[in-house]
Amino acid sequence: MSDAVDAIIGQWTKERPDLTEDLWPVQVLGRLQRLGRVLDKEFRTFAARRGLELGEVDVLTTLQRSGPPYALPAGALLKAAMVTSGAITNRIDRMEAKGLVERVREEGGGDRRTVRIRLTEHGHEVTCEYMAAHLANEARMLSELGREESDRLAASLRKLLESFGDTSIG
Amino acid sequence: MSDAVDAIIGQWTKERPDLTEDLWPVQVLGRLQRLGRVLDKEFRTFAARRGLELGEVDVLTTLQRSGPPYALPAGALLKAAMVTSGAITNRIDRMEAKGLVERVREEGGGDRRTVRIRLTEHGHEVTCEYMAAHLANEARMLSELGREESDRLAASLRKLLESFGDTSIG
DNA sequence: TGTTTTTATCTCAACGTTGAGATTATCAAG
DNA sequence: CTTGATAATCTCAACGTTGAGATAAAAACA
Repeated sequence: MSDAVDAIIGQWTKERPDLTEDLWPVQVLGRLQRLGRVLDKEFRTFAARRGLELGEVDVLTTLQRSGPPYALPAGALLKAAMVTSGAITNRIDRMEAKGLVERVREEGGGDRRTVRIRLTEHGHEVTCEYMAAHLANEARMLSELGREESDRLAASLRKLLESFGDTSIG
Repeated sequence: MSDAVDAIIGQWTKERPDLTEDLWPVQVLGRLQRLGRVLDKEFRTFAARRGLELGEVDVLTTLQRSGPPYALPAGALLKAAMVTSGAITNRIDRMEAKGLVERVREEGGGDRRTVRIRLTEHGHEVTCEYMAAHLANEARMLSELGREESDRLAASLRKLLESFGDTSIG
């Protein structure tokens, strides 16, 4: 049983034996980095087959899971997506052109700086269909790992995320 | 104990109770996706502070760990980095301008299509310094997780990578 | 009230990657 | 020794993100 990261660590051990004792974090972080790439590619392809950008899916699902009225200020989307403001503006522009979301400015006495991004009827339907397919795909991806090991793995990953300060959405 | 992914799952459970049973993969894949982002940002910043692009570090370390003569064909770098050919060409261009690597064409009877990318003396030094600092940083990042749990975590991650077909470098 | 600071979003040029196509070289078959 | 297919690299336009700055509104303070 050996993956790409084992091979990488083996190469380092041979090339720099003096670092052998310091290589253990690579077992985790190297794999996380690599898994990040693999998942990103997988999800991107999955989304593209349905005519969506990965960043767009991000916005759609964030709005959907926020519950009625399926609208959030741009700033909230920005934080949830962990991207910069320019990226969110561009995404909204594209998605508005596709009819997936619409910009809604506060009427009356509200804060007129904030722009609420609201899921359209069409966007809502697209998101529902997408989520069903996406969850099925995710279950398939983890089929070899099994439910029990997935739970244990999730616990360690949470611990790691927490230690990185990723403690909540807000 | 609750992280951003717990919050996300909680939102979905409330908004779409019918999907509750199907949300378990998100515990793993959602966190992996998120960790990918976090690590990418962390490593990118770390590299930037030392005047390097993350993709450039990728090339440097791949060459270094390949051992003497610290030279690989462009295609090998391409696969190791999991990027397209255009990206590698650009990286090599930049790094050649910085004096980190040099393009070496096969002399004599070799395959004249292949271009070997070789670490320069300067590139070699930069890589050595970088690796030492990088490994120290990685150890720090995992300090809260501990060695033992890191090993268990690594085992599950390897299983996952293998099930995704990421079995070796070549 | 007027001034300053902070907050929310948008603008835009620079940057790196993608992905298709071009180029050049090797290999296999006739 | 051609012909055709495969392989390695480079070219280049399109794309999404970044990050600094602009704009405008709200809040804090004098």
